[in-house]
Amino acid sequence: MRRNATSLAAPPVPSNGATLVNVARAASVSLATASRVFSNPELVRQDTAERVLQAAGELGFRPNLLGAKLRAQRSRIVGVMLPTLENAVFAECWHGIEEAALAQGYSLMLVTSRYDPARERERIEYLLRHRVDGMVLTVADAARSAVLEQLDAEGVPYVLAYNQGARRGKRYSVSVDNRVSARAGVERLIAAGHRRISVVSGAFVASDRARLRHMGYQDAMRAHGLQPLPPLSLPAHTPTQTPAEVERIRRFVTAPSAPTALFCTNDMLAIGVISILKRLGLSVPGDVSVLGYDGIELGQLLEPPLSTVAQPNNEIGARALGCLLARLEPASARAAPAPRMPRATLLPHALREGATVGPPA
Amino acid sequence: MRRNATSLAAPPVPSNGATLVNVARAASVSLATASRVFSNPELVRQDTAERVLQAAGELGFRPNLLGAKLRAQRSRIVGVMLPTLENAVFAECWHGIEEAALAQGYSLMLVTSRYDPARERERIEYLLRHRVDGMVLTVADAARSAVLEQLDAEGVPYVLAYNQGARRGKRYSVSVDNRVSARAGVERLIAAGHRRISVVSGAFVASDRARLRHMGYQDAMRAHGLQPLPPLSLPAHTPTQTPAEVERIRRFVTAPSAPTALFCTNDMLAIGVISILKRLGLSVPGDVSVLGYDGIELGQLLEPPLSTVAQPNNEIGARALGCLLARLEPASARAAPAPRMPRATLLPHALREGATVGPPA
DNA sequence: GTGAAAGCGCTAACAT
DNA sequence: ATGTTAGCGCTTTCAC
Repeated sequence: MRRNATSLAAPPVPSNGATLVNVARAASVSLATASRVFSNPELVRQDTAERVLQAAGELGFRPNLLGAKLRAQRSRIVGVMLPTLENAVFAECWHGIEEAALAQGYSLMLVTSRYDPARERERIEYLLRHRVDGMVLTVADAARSAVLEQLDAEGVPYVLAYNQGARRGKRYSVSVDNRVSARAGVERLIAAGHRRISVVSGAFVASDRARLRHMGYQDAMRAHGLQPLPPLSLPAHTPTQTPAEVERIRRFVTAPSAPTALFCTNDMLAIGVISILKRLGLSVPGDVSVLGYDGIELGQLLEPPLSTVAQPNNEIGARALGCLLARLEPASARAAPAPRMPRATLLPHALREGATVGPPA
Repeated sequence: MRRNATSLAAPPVPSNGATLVNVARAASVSLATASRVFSNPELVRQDTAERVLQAAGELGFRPNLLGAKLRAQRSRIVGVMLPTLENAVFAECWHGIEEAALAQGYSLMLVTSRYDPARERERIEYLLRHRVDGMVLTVADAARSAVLEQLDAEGVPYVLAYNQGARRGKRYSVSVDNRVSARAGVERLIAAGHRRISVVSGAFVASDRARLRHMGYQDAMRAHGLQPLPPLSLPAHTPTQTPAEVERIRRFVTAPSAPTALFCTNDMLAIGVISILKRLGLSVPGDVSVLGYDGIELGQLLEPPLSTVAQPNNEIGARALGCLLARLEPASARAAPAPRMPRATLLPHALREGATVGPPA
């Protein structure tokens, strides 16, 4: 309900009456024709269209998408659920999603889950009530996610972002190969001369990606005849710099045969760990090397720039949306029924050199 | 249009038919009564409500908000336009907005403008077509913003976040006092012994906040009998670490009577500048002190932790939403017509000590 | 406390 | 190429 302007002389005031019916009336055409001018312009003659457009302009007509979406029985809204935007990985991903949706004429509805299952349920329900046609989402652990099972049961189309499709290959997903890319990262560490390398992970049990990256680490170690070391598992995704946590890290890196390199399962973690190491009087990469994972832009702003396994975050978002739309609109110009569109899209990762990795002390 | 589950035994499958009419039918009440159970439960007798609720449960009813919003003539959707989420300030602000909206039963629609006027126009139009009841937004420069003028002319309720309400006090806004808080920050620098202090700003002309913060800097300098120095104005909001830019900064901080302290108009800028200084072989705060502005969480993760003028970002978002809702729902339990609700809400800032500020070299 | 009826603004058959 | 006619699913007077 728009209030009228306080009688300013702005001609096209889209106050109440500017509906399609009135536009049609003003242009002396039927409601249907007026509608077509906006949705299927090719079905209406040039000059008729112009009359309608002009009437629309004079009345300050602005289509009411609520009406359109309700009637059309498909909202062209995509729901997006991300853990948080305060980790730049997901902010970058949103960027890609928004761009792609804009280009395709889809609307978006964003919610954040904070990795909280109860909140996930609530936020998914919210999206569903808004009648989203499908969703793009990242969950903590796809294999044991209640919401994904619910969506599967209800037949809601969705595409996972970052979570690598598992579930007997029955789920659509867009990600990098977490295991292989992590292995590549750790091999970079090994190539630099490190033998004692440890994983640092936040909220280990909760994240399927963290686990896959850990497996990649083990692959690398074993392939090079090295002994995988027990990981340091921090409670949060971002280090809380409490004295207790700092102390844990101190012990971890100063023990008799402490690791000379740390592979952090995400960049925020790596950044926090590097700071703590510095506070402990250790130099990075002088005393300890640190490798991150994610490739957030911020990493390159730091000094030394963060060495990391970079994911194409924008593209993950854009591709996830694209993949979803392809599912929602099967009839897009191809005659072939697209027999087996690959369900898990794996995008290439990149090793970003940075300067937090050096030879062992 | 939800597809049916592939015949899994999930009882409440919200397939097509689960509409309010059918719920009403199943509970042997009228459509009106069924509706009231969900929107005005106090108008319906206890046992009737229970019958309806049970029927709803059995049918797997999920209200279609599109229908509700269309009919109600108020969408209870708030549009949010932020410059980008890749700067954590705005991600944190979104956090506050989402929390507040969830608590109040409002829906949200997010768009990012990337500080691009053309995109701003387009994204605002998108929000308007979705019939948002109002908006929370941050623009580059409120005083010369085309979209704000448009919104004013159309009478769309909105509340600015971060932008300090100007326009003869006619606009609602939630922010800190940019000028006063900047002055306080610079006075902290002066108290540390600095005399030659410069402002570093990104995209100066484009940001009203950057200008206000610069004025606060001038206030502080003059109040202490110091000569304001010409600012270093970088092209982007985030430093692009091109050789040319690095060189500019090098000259700036190594000139004959170069500043001993730098006041950056936002934290991302400060972080980037600190990195560049380090690369130039300068120590922070040993050789140069750096003070940021924004108070993003990330700043405290760094080593040394960023000294900064902190804004309550979550709260700015939450309060902006609250302020908007107060405008949208004037009849909230108070008899008084709220004669002059303050239009510009100023929240307190805080000086975060950090460790990037020290005595001059 | 409950019901009947009238749309919100739009799209999509189906006619012509 | 254009018009006619039904609704999409819901809220909301207005009666009873």
